[in-house]
Amino acid sequence: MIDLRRLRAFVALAEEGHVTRAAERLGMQQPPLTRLLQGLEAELSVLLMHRLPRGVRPTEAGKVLLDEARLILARADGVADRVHRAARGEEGSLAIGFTSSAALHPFVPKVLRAFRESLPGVEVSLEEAGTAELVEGLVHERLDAAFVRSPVGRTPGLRIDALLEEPMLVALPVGHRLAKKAASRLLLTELAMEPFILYRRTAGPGLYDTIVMACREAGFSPRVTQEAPRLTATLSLVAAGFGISLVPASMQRLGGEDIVYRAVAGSSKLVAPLLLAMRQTHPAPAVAQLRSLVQRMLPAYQVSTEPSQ
Amino acid sequence: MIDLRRLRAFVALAEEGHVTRAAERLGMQQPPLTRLLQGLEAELSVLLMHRLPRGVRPTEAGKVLLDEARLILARADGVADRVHRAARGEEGSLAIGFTSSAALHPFVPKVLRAFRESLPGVEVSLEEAGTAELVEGLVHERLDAAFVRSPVGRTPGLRIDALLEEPMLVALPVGHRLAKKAASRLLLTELAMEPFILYRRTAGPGLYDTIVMACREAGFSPRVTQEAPRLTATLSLVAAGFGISLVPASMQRLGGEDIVYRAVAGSSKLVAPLLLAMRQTHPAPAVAQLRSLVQRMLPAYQVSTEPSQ
DNA sequence: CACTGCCATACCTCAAAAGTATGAAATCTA
DNA sequence: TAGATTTCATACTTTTGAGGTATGGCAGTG
Repeated sequence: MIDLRRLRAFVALAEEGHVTRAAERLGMQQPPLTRLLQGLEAELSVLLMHRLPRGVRPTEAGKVLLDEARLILARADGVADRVHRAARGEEGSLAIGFTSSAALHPFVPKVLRAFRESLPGVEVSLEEAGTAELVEGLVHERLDAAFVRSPVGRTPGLRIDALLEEPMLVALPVGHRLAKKAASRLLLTELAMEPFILYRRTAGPGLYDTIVMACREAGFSPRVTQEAPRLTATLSLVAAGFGISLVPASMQRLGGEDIVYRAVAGSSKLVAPLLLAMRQTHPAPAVAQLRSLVQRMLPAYQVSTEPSQ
Repeated sequence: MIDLRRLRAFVALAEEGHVTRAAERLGMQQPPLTRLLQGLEAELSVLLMHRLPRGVRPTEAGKVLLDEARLILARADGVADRVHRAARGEEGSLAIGFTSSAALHPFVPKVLRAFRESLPGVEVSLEEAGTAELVEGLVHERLDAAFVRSPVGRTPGLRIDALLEEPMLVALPVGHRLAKKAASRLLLTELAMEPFILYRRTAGPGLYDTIVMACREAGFSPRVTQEAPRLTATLSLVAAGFGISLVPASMQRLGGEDIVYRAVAGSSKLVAPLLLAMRQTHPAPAVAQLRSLVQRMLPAYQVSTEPSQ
């Protein structure tokens, strides 16, 4: 079977046109090199070098072998580099998931764009799904990292980075009695009698619980009249006047003219986190790159948005 | 240094996901295969396989190595084939030369076209030059084969195939006294007093000598008044009325309305051969293909052209 | 015609790759 | 939960083959 050592030797031989000199260049003696050439020729049953009085010259077959050998050797010499790059997460693939609510947070697309730009060698694939499905994807190695909002009830084997926290806002239909003084803060207790619209608990346990617990702390149990499958659907229902909701501040972009958002006073626990979840075992190396990129981008992002919060 | 044996083993390992099974497939025992993997990892200082309870799985770095390895191995496995093809002359390169007069013989372009079509893997390069230059090119390995017309005075180290012979015709300017009865044959002695235009002797000794000797045999020495560097130039001079010439029959295509060609009677030696010259030592394998193609095409060509000669 | 330069051959040495035997860890099963 | 099974890792031995040294043989060269 052909091997790289002999290809290397053959290239030297062809380039030097001289067995003795080629042997010197290869750091070996002339006789083994002669035998090596003979071995190649015997194996291919083809004459590869014309033996001339003052050296050797490749035959046509030898020239073809020379071409092939150069090609293969160049590729082989690049292997170590590519593997190292992959191990550093600069090459390879990365499957990133996110919930629909995380996707609406401007930090997420910002990070994704920066990642693609700084590590073009990594093939990024994206998947939008519910939190439960994302967690399952991480565990089963279908995903490498996921942006989520809920605290993801202690799934073993997952590592969670808390990235940002943003306040939650009350979403009210235009014309609602509480929607008048939009600039001032609202007390949570003012919502005690209101019909709540929340996204379904099974899709992601986190935010639902946060809201319910904050209400309990304020002294009432929220009356949940509707459950929507997604955050966007929640807002559609609010806009249609079916009730009110509590949503992360970054949702303000949605809703247009039909929804009024008001800040909540008093309940400091009513915040929606943005989290990055990943596997603890067998993490893809590119995940480390993603983490480090996120950590580098966080300070700038916090400074730029704090004044407006 | 990386080598193909280990790449092959790694591919088997990754494909089986199982050291023991991969070892079996490779026809070896499990321990050396384990060590081989450890060796690769140590050399690249990178973890290539996650060790799972029931087997192994490539890491990201391992996946990249797997890709590269498959690519390199595919190439390496194709090497023997390509070399064999080159040795059979089905791949590689072939430099073919021809004199301007040989190029005018319709058989030559016919062969070249057929060659390119039947052996597309061979890169053919063409060179038109004088016979002397072609012979020099063959000897110095700048050319592999050449179509020539002259018997090429016994250059040592060259092998010559006689392909075809065609009669020579007298080329006369329109209106010449001998140009009247164009259909009938001319006796060579009728040309005894005519001014001859021949191509220069140094460019190719063959045809010049053939003509002069044929004239001597007919009882006169031709009066050479002009020498032209090329056959086409000869015909231009004939057309301009500077004299007459003797040219191979295939030249009839040239000269248009200004030249009349007449067959010669009596001198059976007045023929122009078409020859294929090649090196005797270190011939390019594709030359054998060219020769065999020519031999296969010759019978059909002779049959198709004999009636019109 | 002796000399020099090169490739080929014969024989020896040694390193490293493969084999054998066995251990250790973790899952699966009764 | 204990034992059986599976699977990778380690220790030690054997063997293959790559490389080294010495030398021969063949051609050009001064």
